[in-house]
Amino acid sequence: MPDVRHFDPDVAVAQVVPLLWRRGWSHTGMQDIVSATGLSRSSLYATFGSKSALCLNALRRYLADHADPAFRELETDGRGLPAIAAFFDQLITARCSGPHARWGCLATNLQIAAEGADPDVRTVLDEHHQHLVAALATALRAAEQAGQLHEDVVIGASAEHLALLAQGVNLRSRAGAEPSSLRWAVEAALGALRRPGSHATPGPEMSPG
Amino acid sequence: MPDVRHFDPDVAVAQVVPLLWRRGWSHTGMQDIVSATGLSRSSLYATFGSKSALCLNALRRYLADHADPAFRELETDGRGLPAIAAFFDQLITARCSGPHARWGCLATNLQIAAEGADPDVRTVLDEHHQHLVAALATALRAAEQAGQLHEDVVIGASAEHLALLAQGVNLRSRAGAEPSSLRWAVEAALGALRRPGSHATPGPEMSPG
DNA sequence: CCTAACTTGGAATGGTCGTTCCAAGTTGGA
DNA sequence: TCCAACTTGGAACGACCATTCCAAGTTAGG
Repeated sequence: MPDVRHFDPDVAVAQVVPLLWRRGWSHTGMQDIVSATGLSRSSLYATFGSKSALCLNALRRYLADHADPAFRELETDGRGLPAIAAFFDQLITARCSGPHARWGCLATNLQIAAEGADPDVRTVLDEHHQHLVAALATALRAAEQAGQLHEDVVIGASAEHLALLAQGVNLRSRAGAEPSSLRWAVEAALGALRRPGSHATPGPEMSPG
Repeated sequence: MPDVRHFDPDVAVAQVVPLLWRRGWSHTGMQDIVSATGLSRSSLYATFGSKSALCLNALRRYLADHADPAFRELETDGRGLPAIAAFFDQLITARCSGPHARWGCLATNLQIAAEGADPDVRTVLDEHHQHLVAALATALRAAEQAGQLHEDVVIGASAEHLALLAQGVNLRSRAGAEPSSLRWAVEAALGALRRPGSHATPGPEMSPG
C-alpha cells in the first residue's frame, strides 16, 4: 500500500499566503514557495497541480482568514454607521500598521496583478467584491432604520460607493499613504451620509495627514 | 563625427505606453517592446538605459497625455459639482468603453505592479495622486462658493475621499465592473455632498448594474 | 521479506527574462 | 579617402521561470 503524504496541505497554503500577499504574484517564484514551505517541488505539484492552483487556494485561505471575519462583523453588528466606521477604522489600522503594514489587500492586489489569468481567480475576486457590497448594504440598512442617514441616501448605491472607497484605501495604503489621510477621507465619506440631526460617530480623531 | 540616432525617442515611448498600460509591467518584456517599436535592443538600451527607465518615461508620457488634461479641465471648470460629475462620467466612459476599455489606469495599475521597484516611479505616482486631490479640492471650493455643498463638508477631506473613489473606479473597471454600477456609486458619493436645497446635477442616467 | 503504490528530494528541461557585447554600418569633419 | 564617434542588428549571456522526470525512500498488505 502506498506511502502517505508527509505534510499538511493546509499548513503549506497558510505559509504561501504571506508570500503572495507581500511580494505579489509575479514576484513570487516556485523557489520562494519551496523555501517558505520547506517542501520539495514534487510534493507541491503532486498536491496542488500548479502554481496558479496553489495560489488560488492561498487566495481563498486569505479571504477566509482576513476578509470574511471582518465582513461578518460588519453584517451582524447592528449599530449602523458606527459599525461601518469601525470597519474602516480597523481596515486602515491593519493596512498601515502591524505585521501586514503596507501589504495592501491580497484580493485588491491580485485584481491588477492577475491579468485575467485564471478565470477562477477572477470569479473569486468578483464574489469577494459582491460580498463586501452586500455586507455594507446590510450595515447601511441598519443605519437607515436607526435614523442615522439623511433621506435621499440610496442603500445599494452607497454600498457600491463605500466598497470602491475600501478598494481605494487598500490601494493607497500599499503605496504608502498616511493612515491619518485615509481616516480623514473615510470620515468625509461617512459624514456626508449622516443625517443632520444625527450625532457624529465617536471614534478615533480624524485630521489631515 | 558620430552617426546620429535613426529614430525619435518620443515616438518610441509613445509606442510603449499602450503596451505597459494594457498588459502591465511584468507581462511586458523587452521582446514586446522591441516588436512594438521596431527598434533593436541596442538602440533602446543606448537611449533609455534600462527597461525601468524606459517605462518611467512611458508613465510620464501617459500622465501628460491622459491624466493631466482631465485634471486641468477639472481645475478650470468653475461649475463645482457638475464639473466633478463630468470628470467621473468621462473617467468611467474611458475606462469601460472605447480603445482603452478595461485597461484601467496605468498609474493605478503600476501602484500595485511596481512593487516599490524604482523610487522614481513611486515618486511620480505620489505626485500624481496629490495632483488629483488638489484638482478635486479646487472643484469642491467652486462648488462651495456656488452654495452646492451642505455646510459640514470639509473640502480637503472630501477631496481625499473622491480621489480614493477614483482609484476604486480605476481598479474595478479593469476587473470588469459594469459602468452602470460605477456611475451609481459615484452618484451616491456626489449626492451625499449636495446641499438639500441645491438641485441635482443633470447628467447621464444612474441606475444599478 | 517482498512488492505494489505512493511520496520525496533534487537534478534536469525548455523557455523567457533583462542585459551586454560585438561586428557592421553610418555620419561628417580633416 | 580616412577616421573617430556613434548607432544598429542580432547573437550571446547568465539568471530565473514553471514544470517534469527519475531514482531513492516510505508505507502497509501479502
